[in-house]
Amino acid sequence: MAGEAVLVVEQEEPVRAFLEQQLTDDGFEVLSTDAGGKALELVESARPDLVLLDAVLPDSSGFEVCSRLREGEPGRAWNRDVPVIMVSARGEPIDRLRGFARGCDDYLAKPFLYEELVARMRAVLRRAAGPRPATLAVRDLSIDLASRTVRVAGERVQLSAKEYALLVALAEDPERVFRKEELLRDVWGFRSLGRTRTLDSHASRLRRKLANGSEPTYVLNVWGVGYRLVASAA
Amino acid sequence: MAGEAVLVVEQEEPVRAFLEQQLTDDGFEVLSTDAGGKALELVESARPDLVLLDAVLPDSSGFEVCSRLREGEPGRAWNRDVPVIMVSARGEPIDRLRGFARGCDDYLAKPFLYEELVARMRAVLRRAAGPRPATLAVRDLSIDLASRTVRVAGERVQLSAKEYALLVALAEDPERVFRKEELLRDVWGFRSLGRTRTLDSHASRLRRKLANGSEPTYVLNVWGVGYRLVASAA
DNA sequence: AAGACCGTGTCGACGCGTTGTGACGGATTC
DNA sequence: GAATCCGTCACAACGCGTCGACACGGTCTT
Repeated sequence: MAGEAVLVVEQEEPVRAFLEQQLTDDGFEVLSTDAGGKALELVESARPDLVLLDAVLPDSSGFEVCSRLREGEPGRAWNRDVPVIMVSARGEPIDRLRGFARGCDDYLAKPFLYEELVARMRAVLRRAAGPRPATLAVRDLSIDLASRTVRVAGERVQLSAKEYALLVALAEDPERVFRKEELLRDVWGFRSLGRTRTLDSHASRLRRKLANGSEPTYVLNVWGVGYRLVASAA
Repeated sequence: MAGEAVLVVEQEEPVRAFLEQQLTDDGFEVLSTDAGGKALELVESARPDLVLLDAVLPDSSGFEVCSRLREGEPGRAWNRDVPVIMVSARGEPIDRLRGFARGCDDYLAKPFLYEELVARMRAVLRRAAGPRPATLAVRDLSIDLASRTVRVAGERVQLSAKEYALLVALAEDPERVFRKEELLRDVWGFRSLGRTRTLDSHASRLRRKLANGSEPTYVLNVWGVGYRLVASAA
């Protein structure tokens, strides 16, 4: 109840301590270790909701741990399903991670912004909460998650990365009103809403791109609160 | 809510006085003591909604008090469930493990920012209160909290941010009379009611928007006190 | 390697809904 | 009947969202 359980696998002690502290503050139950072998055991015994896995570990690489988790040893079904976020070695470009990492749910390059980490953790946890459908659909709008394709009335719409992320965030719960802080956090990884017009700008662009003829708009503002995606046909 | 009841257990008299004053201003019902033994009795007799527990006490440590609460003596079921926030000694680093092992719900290191304390108290109380229902309903009135949609007899009503906040505040406990100061504090964040007609104005607007035909009104004034939402069908 | 191109974040002008206030009259209490 | 308190209205100021313009930086082309 007191937040999701996170297993932090991280060799560098200061980083580990920092993460334990911060994540606990943010309401997570934190469990940690510095070695890959222990990590595998802990995943089985403690059943965390999420694993935060550093690429560099003393006994084996994080990539290997991830693979082992995904293989799933007999009688260890949990392993195969637990979401994993990998963290690259300091200074390593994120592309290398992409190449090596197989089966992890997200990656992050060190040094990372803590806020961004939390945002990604939340995103991954939300996704893992239920088997996510392959496509989201609202009225004439359909989003294919695998190919990141968006269509309005069958017509393909080209969206930028942020526009897409924003749309998916909204579409994951149509009609629900998302506060601006929420969206900023989920899509941009910001902690607080400064005097930024970024979100408004992207909302505006997204709205225009989705506008199809004289339909009522998809992206709707809720005055003084945030935005929502309109699902009602009328 | 008439404010939740908080038990402040704190040895240092100035700190205790300050907390009593501030928390009362912020709408909490405050009860306080300086010793661990009395604290245990008070939890049982007064049944506070939250315990604010200093680590340093004259007769026993706060950690011990927390443990005793969690053990739960026979016939003292309340103890086990009441949320506890521990406050560490001045300058002491927070010993999270020690505290969480004893079953406290959150932590704070002295010296702390008062605002942070309140934020954490609210967070813990919210958690303890359990998940909020997705919708509130009174007679023909229904409020969908996620989409911030308000309907009267199925008909959608457009409300502004403040009107909505006011309605939700009232609807969280229908029939209960909310004093004007309470509403101003909950909805506007003011601490005291000056000579403001703001609340009356909004109540009026809200009343009109909710008026549906010749039904008895939803928003009712209680002379000299405040407002309430009428739930009785007649 | 230089240039074109796209994505992104910021700024500012503009317009509109919202919000707080004071006035006035009616209601309520003592 | 006097003193409050309340309901409602109109209005002005403000806050907020919109959207075009622009600058910066990264990527792809040639």
